[in-house]
Amino acid sequence: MTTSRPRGRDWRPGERGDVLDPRCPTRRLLDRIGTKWTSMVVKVLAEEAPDEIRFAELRRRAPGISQKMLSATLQSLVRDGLVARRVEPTVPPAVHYRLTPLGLSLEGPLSALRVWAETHMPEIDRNNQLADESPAH
Amino acid sequence: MTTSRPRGRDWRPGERGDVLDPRCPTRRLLDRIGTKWTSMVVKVLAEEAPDEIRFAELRRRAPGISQKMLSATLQSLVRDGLVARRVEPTVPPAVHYRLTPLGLSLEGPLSALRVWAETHMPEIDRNNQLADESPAH
DNA sequence: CGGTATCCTGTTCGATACTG
DNA sequence: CAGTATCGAACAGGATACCG
Repeated sequence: MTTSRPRGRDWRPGERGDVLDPRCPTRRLLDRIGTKWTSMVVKVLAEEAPDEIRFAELRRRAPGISQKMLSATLQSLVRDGLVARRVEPTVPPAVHYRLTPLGLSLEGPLSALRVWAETHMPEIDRNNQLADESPAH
Repeated sequence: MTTSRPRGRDWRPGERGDVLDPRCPTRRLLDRIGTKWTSMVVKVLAEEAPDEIRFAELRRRAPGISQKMLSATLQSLVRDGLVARRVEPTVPPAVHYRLTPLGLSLEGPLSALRVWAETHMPEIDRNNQLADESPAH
């Protein structure tokens, strides 16, 4: 994905790459959930729901994610209003995350996609292997 | 999305960026439908179904796509077995595309995602505007 | 008509180091 | 504990030109 949505605060609609914007909502949603860790983070959050979960625990549940990427992913989700962030002002601070109602509402379509993926990705993999074996000939 | 799946034929499982592979099927599916033009191409194909559609017509229906990207997107979909390609050996050649049954089966989950996006992206946009207005304070 | 090949820019993301 | 800052590598995808 190039020209994906800028996550920084210096974005204004009409600035760059959106000559053919407003892009369709689906495309823009995919820009969000299509980033490397977002779907996994949302899934962990959803499985934990309606309980809160802390940063470190979340990290443990998303094996392979770096601190930086978990932080960035969560900030993006919070900014979108899909995730709520609550800070307990202790020292050291304890930060809790959970899906908002909006975030939870995404779980339906998203889990449908998960089911499809689990069901059909093996077939897609087989198709790719076949394509490799007969190199267009 | 970085480290997205290599589309070329020189890929072997275990080669690069997949230290934490096998990645979950959902992530791998999103690598596919999350690329810039795939969801739009699939949508056009689905709306055209069960009829075939030609390259140029497809291009007209996906405003903004370049020849290169349409070609690449279709090749990827064909390789995955989501789209079938049929060449009429005339001169100049006429090439027709259509969703396979597998591709059609993806339409369910995908259109659920479209409905969610159309319903809720405005709210996400509002949330982002709010985040911009109160700069974390 | 339906593609390839090449060049180039922006973006994503991993690694690493530092902080309140 | 829960981040932020910085660097570098890899890649997606736009522009353009050419081809059977």
